[in-house]
Amino acid sequence: MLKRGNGVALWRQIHAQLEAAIASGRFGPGDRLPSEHGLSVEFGVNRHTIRRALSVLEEDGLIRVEQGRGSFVREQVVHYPVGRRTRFSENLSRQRRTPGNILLAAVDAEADQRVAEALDIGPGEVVTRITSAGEADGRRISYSTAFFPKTLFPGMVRVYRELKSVTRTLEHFGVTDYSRKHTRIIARMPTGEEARELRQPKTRPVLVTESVNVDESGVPVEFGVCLFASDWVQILVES
Amino acid sequence: MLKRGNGVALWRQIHAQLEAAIASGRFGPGDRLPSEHGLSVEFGVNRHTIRRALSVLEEDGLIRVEQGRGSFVREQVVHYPVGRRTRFSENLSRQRRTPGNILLAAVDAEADQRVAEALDIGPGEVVTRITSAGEADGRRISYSTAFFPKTLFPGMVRVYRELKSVTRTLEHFGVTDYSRKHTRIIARMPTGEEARELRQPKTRPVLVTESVNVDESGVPVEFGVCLFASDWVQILVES
DNA sequence: CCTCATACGTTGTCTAGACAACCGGCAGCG
DNA sequence: CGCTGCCGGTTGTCTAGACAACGTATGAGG
Repeated sequence: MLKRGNGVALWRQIHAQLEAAIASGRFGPGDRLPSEHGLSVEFGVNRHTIRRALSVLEEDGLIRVEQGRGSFVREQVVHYPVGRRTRFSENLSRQRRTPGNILLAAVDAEADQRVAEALDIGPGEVVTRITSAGEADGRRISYSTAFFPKTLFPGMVRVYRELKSVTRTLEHFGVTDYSRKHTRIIARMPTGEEARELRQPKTRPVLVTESVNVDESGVPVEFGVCLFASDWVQILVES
Repeated sequence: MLKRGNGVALWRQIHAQLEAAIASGRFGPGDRLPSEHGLSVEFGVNRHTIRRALSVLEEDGLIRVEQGRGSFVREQVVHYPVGRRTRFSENLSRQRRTPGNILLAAVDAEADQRVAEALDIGPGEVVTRITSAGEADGRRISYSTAFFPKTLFPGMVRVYRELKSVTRTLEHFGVTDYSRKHTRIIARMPTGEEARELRQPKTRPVLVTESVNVDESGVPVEFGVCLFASDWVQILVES
């Protein structure tokens, strides 16, 4: 099973074997792996050596470790290392019309520096903040926050809760059409909360888009920040 | 200094203190931190506890650990956690004209499935592959590979080595103008080699763009894959 | 039947010590 | 002068054991 003193660390060999076991389906999605103690007996090594291997598997996004319960094979994870992301493409021009939208929060708040700048309003002015998650085929793929100036859309929260659509809500306020001014795209690691909302490990990166939408006369009506699970989403820019 | 039994793990406290020490400049870029043994004496904990803190600092991209030498504060790292990325914007339409271009390799090779599909040629046809790195202000920011069909540009390697520019090389072959058909953008973790070329830690994500350029009549002339150090680059899509 | 406390199994943290692998410098040798 | 081998210092790996923190099932008591 394991070879000692051949230049390959034991934890690396264990990591490779568990990875293969998961890829082969011996441990299926959601299954619990043997406990650290059990694995240490099975492989004939110390528990700490097992822990090293498991912690890298967790970084890889292959398993999820829960204190007091055990280690579980992550659901909906394509076998490492190829094909992690689907060929699902988000067309930027339709970005906000995500099927399977889940409203997480809709409240009024004061605009901070960044939001005020994007919406071209004074800092501290009141904006409506709508946070929602997007799904495709039941898979959580996006987690977005949008800001709207309250002076333009008073009482937006109530309207939105009823209409459940940004487009229809803006129409209700007389904005029949709006267009995207620009989109900034960055990649970074998610915070704990973001990873939780996207149902992904903290160690996988996210794609973040920051965009500003303007109405027909060029007035900013929406500033949105959208996080995408990078393993499942790619952004396609058509020219 | 450290508080025991207050619910915050010792390694977390040590991590925070070292992080603060680096941010404050007490340890400047390139400086060597005290050895693990030295830190364990200083903090009054076991060496393994120090190692836990250091390993997370390395994941954060704040330090670089070298066996047999020590731990060093990474150069050109903006203080964690804000402002990791510059406000340098890559305009997609001018993406290939990077100032400070470094030619890494220019060879002929056979097109694999993906390249052949993008260039609309048969798999196995010969293509010219040019790998280069881009810098801005001396900071490595991109690492790109471009593919050109050899049937359209025979002897391209020699011409490119002389002209040192994709645009001028294509001009030499009669392609006076070309445009971008589309750009795919994904985020992922870099391989060891990619991280090395981008002078960044393996634990920071990269932005990857895949793009196809076509000539005036719509024939694909270039397929490019470009990696960006996500801590320093954001992509701006103008509408 | 429901509730609460306890016991047990699990992962998280910390300590202690050992040896391997690697790096850099230095002494000795050709 | 250059090369080699050795040595001390550093990080990497592995073992052994202890206790804390957390979750769940079980059983006693209401």
